[in-house]
Amino acid sequence: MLNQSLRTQATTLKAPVDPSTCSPAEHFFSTSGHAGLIVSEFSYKKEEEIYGEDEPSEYVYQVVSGAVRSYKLLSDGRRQIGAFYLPGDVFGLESGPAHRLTAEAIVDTTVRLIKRKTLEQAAATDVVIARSLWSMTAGELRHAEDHMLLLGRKNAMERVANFLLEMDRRLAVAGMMALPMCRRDIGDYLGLTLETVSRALSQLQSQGILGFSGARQIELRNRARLRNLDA
Amino acid sequence: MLNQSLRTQATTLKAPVDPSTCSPAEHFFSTSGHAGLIVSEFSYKKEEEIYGEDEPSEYVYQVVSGAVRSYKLLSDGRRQIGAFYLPGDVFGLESGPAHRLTAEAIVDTTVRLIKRKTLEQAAATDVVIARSLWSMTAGELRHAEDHMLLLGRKNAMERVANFLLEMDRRLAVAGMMALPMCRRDIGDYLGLTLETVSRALSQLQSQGILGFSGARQIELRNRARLRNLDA
DNA sequence: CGACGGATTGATCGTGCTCAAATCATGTGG
DNA sequence: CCACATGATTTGAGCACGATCAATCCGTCG
Repeated sequence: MLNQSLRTQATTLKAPVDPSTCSPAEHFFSTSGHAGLIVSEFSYKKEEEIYGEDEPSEYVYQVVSGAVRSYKLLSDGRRQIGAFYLPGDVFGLESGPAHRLTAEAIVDTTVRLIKRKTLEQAAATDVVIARSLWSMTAGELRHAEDHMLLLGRKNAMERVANFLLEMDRRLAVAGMMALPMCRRDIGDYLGLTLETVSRALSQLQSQGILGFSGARQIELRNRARLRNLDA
Repeated sequence: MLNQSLRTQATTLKAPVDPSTCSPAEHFFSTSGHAGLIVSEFSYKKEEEIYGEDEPSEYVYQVVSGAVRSYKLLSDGRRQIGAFYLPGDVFGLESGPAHRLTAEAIVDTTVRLIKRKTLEQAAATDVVIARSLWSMTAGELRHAEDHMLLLGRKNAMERVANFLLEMDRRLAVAGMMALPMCRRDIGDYLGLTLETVSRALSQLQSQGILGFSGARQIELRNRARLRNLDA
């Protein structure tokens, strides 16, 4: 399955560099990364599964273009999205043997990937790599801790305001955001229904806090008021 | 402040052992742990703060006896407890410079502690220690991911059933659990009010699924039915 | 242009919250 | 040892927020 849409040759990256100048996410994937890590590129179509919950974790991924959702399901279909991954983000990194959430491409998506085993071996000799693995997992934990507070204690408007500010920070270009995900995805990320998300967005528009140009093209017009709404 | 109730002399642990026979939590604290890690013991009174959100993280802790809650607060006092730590559990481990939640003793509590700097230095030369730091953080992340699903998508009875099964697994002795935390703590962990928690427990009692001997002494009488209630 | 999926909006419902009171458990001082 | 105070827990009544069900509306792509 992996070979079906393999786009580029596997590449061995060799240029040495001072690791302190790289963010953790860049340590493994950037062309200025560590010695000898084999990186390939791969593409997934919209809605395609990248890996499933409880599947053995064979690769670590970095989004090149597109967007990914990572989620857990209950037996009756209720879904909780734990995180969205956008260009530059690393995902699928596990300390244990298996993935604990499912990852799917939200839109057509290209990723870079490294074999987990390669990374583990590198970490066994290079403490800088070992430290990076830890700090990336710690970064995911920090996000999860913030998100637990949101899911457990914030009301609908606070959740939506928080979401908009997060996406603004992560994917705003020229003051505009182009959301890759639908209202249902947003709801499943925020622990709300898609209707509640839609109503909150409409209300924010009517208050002049944001403007639409198409349902997924949003311009924040008043970040200060939005920050007030986010508890 | 730390010196006020220091109970035991600092101890240097030296006995070498095969690390694969230790759980990650034991690597640093057990007497059969790694060479040269300085461990001290310390006690906190009921309700005492162990560290605060955004404080520099100086120590890593292991509960010896008692119980700890770790939480985030919103400005208006809403609280989300991210985790309870019970005897044997390690907490306060950060990859970054500061704690991201507050930790408090729920009851009188004794902990062992290791200087974070010591651990970092050990990790810089010992890949087994480095790996343990990562896998403990990954363990917290796993718990947070499960808890996001609970907070975002489960109803009140499912949350309470999940809580009971978790506590049963972690602190049941002879089929009974002695909960160290009050109903408000349980509510703030589950994203519910204390009244909703109380009502759910009463309902489980009336169905014969559990029995009380005092509000915090609970015996699970039908774990299978409880598992069914937990989505 | 038509069809389809996504988004918005409306109306009603229900779960869990709020406010309130009663009950129980625990510890303290006389 | 008992009386009392205090905090924790339970239970009740009513309410509100977000969910559900349903009907358009809109944008995109064939």
